[in-house]
Amino acid sequence: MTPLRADAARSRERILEAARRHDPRDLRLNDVAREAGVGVGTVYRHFATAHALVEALTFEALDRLAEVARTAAARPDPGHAFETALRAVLDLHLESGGLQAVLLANEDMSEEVAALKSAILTELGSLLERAQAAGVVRPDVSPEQVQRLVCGIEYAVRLGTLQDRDVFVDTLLAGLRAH
Amino acid sequence: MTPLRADAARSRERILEAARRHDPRDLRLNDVAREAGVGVGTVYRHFATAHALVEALTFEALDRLAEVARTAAARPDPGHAFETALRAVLDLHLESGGLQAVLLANEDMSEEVAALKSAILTELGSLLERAQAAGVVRPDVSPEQVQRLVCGIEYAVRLGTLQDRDVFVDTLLAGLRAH
DNA sequence: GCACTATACGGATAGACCATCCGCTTTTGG
DNA sequence: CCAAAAGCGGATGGTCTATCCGTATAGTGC
Repeated sequence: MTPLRADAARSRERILEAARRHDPRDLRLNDVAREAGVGVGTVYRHFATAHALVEALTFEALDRLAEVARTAAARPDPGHAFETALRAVLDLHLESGGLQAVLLANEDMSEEVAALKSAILTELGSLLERAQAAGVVRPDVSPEQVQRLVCGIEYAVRLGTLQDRDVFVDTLLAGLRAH
Repeated sequence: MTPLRADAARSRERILEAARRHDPRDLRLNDVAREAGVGVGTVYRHFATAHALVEALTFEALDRLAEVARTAAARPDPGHAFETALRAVLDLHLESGGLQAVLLANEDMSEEVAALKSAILTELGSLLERAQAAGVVRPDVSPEQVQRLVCGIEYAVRLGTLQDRDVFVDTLLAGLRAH
């Protein structure tokens, strides 16, 4: 990929900056264009779909998610590692509204994001497996199911206030505990 | 309210029938009109907003929900009553895609629906309170929080397959259990 | 600095969808 | 059978999305 032309790089930054001021789950690319001070065409050239723009916005959070997974994998106690990771994952979901869409999408994603996603899922999967082998997490859930449950809890928190976060994540963790 | 004219009653039924073939969370009133064989204007006269139409579609489920709440309230064992009710509530949510929107809405609802909703919430609330008093459900959740958790689990199930339903509801119930 | 080409820009506009309004039709009741 | 009330339908204006292409600008070799 050839490096961006100077004006293109400027536009891209302006677009991202404007997009950050919006809810990633309800992006109006026309609005973003106006607020960024560029034409609509420019937005669509840089990001072919709204999803592509969300992906770019979410990249940092996705990166932190990978970091969380790696850090947790290094912890000795499987149960503690799983719990810490799950809490951190939910927090990231709540901070970055676009994370869920990006993680759940199955197409239209860049190579880069696809690689990150698969690395994250593998890491979190083995984290879960370890906790299950240690007998601290119920054995009848798959990594994908845990992922969907986290998305469900994120959804539930968003239905009310952020105050609910602690009770909800405690409830999920208690529900996932073996026995 | 004066009784409907014959053609109006016929149109209403055709509209409801056509609407039932659609996902309540994504209703195109124009499509409904075409499939019902009536003009768009007719749809909008019968149901001022998409939400009003969903409310009408959901009425039966809402009624069954009230029934569930009443039946559960009659059970002697508080823990069992709560668990049975919660399972039934989730099943109703999964069957009727519009239930969540209707239950969570705070405006634009008919007198009739508002009354049903408040009755349901009261009943389910006292069900929860009983279970908490008996020490079988964690005391730090409110009825509204439980409602949001159920919506979150419904959401999580919809993200995957209906197969997940049992594991997910078990997880939620385990999480809500005291200790 | 200049000319030339590849890139990028902007916004007019086509297409899809929503919801209203009003002239015409049907039903109802006398 | 007739008049008035009630209902019907779809043309229409408004909003939003996404594309296309004529114009403008950055980069490049001289």
